[in-house]
Amino acid sequence: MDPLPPPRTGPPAGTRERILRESSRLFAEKGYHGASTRDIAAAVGIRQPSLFHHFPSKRAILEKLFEIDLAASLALTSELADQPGSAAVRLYRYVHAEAQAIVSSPYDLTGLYRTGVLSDPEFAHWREAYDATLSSIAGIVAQGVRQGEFVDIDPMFVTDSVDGLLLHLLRLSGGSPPGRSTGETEARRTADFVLRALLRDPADLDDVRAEARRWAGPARRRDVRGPDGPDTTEPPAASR
Amino acid sequence: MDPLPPPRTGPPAGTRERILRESSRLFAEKGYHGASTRDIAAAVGIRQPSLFHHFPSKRAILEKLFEIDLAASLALTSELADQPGSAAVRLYRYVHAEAQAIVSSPYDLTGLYRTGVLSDPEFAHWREAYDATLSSIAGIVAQGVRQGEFVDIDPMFVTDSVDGLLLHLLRLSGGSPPGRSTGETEARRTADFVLRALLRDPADLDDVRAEARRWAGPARRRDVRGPDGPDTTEPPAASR
DNA sequence: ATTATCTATAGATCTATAGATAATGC
DNA sequence: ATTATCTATAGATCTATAGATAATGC
Repeated sequence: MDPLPPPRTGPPAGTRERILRESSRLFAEKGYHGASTRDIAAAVGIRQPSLFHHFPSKRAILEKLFEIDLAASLALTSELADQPGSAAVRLYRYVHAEAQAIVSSPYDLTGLYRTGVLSDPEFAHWREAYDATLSSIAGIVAQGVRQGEFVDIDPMFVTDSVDGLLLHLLRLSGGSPPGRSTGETEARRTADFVLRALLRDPADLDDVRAEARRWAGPARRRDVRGPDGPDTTEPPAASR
Repeated sequence: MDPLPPPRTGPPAGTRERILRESSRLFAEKGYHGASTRDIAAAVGIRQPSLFHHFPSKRAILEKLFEIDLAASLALTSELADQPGSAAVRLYRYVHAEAQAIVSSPYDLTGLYRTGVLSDPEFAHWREAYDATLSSIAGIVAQGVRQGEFVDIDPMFVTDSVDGLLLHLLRLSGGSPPGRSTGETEARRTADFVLRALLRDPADLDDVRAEARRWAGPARRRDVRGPDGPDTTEPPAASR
């Protein structure tokens, strides 16, 4: 039998939030199928069936995590798509904002993309949302290539590479302890790395970074991932 | 009940090999735990218990796939570590050779790294082999930074980024249909992308690429992954 | 009265074993 | 005689439900 959890004393205090965090951690560590509801409950400190008071199914936990991650991404890319500015500046802002969001998230969302659940037909709407952000990036890169700001390079290749870099960053920094640094260093490194590989004249990088920062005030990715912010349960508009 | 598999007629013809390929595909698609032995058997066209005639356990299939993937990687990095040459040329060769091996592999090895099985204690020796190749890369980058060939950048950051790019390439090109192109384009694009981001003077890239090619003859990664090559079952020397 | 937890358990998997049967190689 | 498959099934899990019990808010 399982060891007894510590006896309940005070108020429950955010069990639902702890379920999300421990689930994200365990999905990342063992994969969605590899992490059982018993594992999750043990990590939270409750009995396995108690999970189902907070979520109707294991799948619903994953669904919620997707929503948290992708809703913010979608908002950011659609915002960038509408704005003017050189391709380099817009791409810098995108990569920087995504990287920043990743390293400052209290959840370890690696598992969402590592387990391949995205290819499951039941998650097709998240797959579409994900693809939409990718093609938005490809559009920005294509513009930069056309205008000669970037070297001659396949925009899809760049998009995939950026995706790979961000997913890897997610993997490395998964579930940053809340209250740590904002991850500004990592975000800047990642954006610098990408732009240096793309710019026809890498000496422009300093200017691009500076201009991206000027724009950054109004459009910085809204922090929907705060430790215990209001629980926006609605799915993102783009996917339904 | 399961639909009956097509009746056996001719000789068995490489069931073990087909198990490896279908397993790699399914591990990539659903994760290690998400792909059941029944799924694998169905994909191969045999009954579930027949798998155990070829492998003692499901885990042994994963083990073999790790071996196929990491043994070649290890051979390549240890070889590069011993050779002279500028950091840029050696890094170019490494990235190019790894990318080439990835896109031309008949297996889709994504699942090995996506499911997080590597963090399982039972796979610690593969984790070590993997980490060894990473620190070998970090050493090359550090040399390039010291000698002023690369921009001033954190070698671990670069190593992680290269790792992310290669894993993503694995993900995208997983299980290339045998007999397709050698993936020269993708390999070159990836190596170019990394070096352009690193070189203090990106105009050197053409020279670096050319010199990497001159060295490439003797040290090109040996193709242990041929469709039906001799079955080297021993684990790599470095891990035992 | 409502909310959050618990114990007990049903029903569906999933991995692996046992032993029978067919095909292949001498 | 050996190799590869099959059917049948044991035993371990895993998700989710039912219903009891405790804590909290009015």
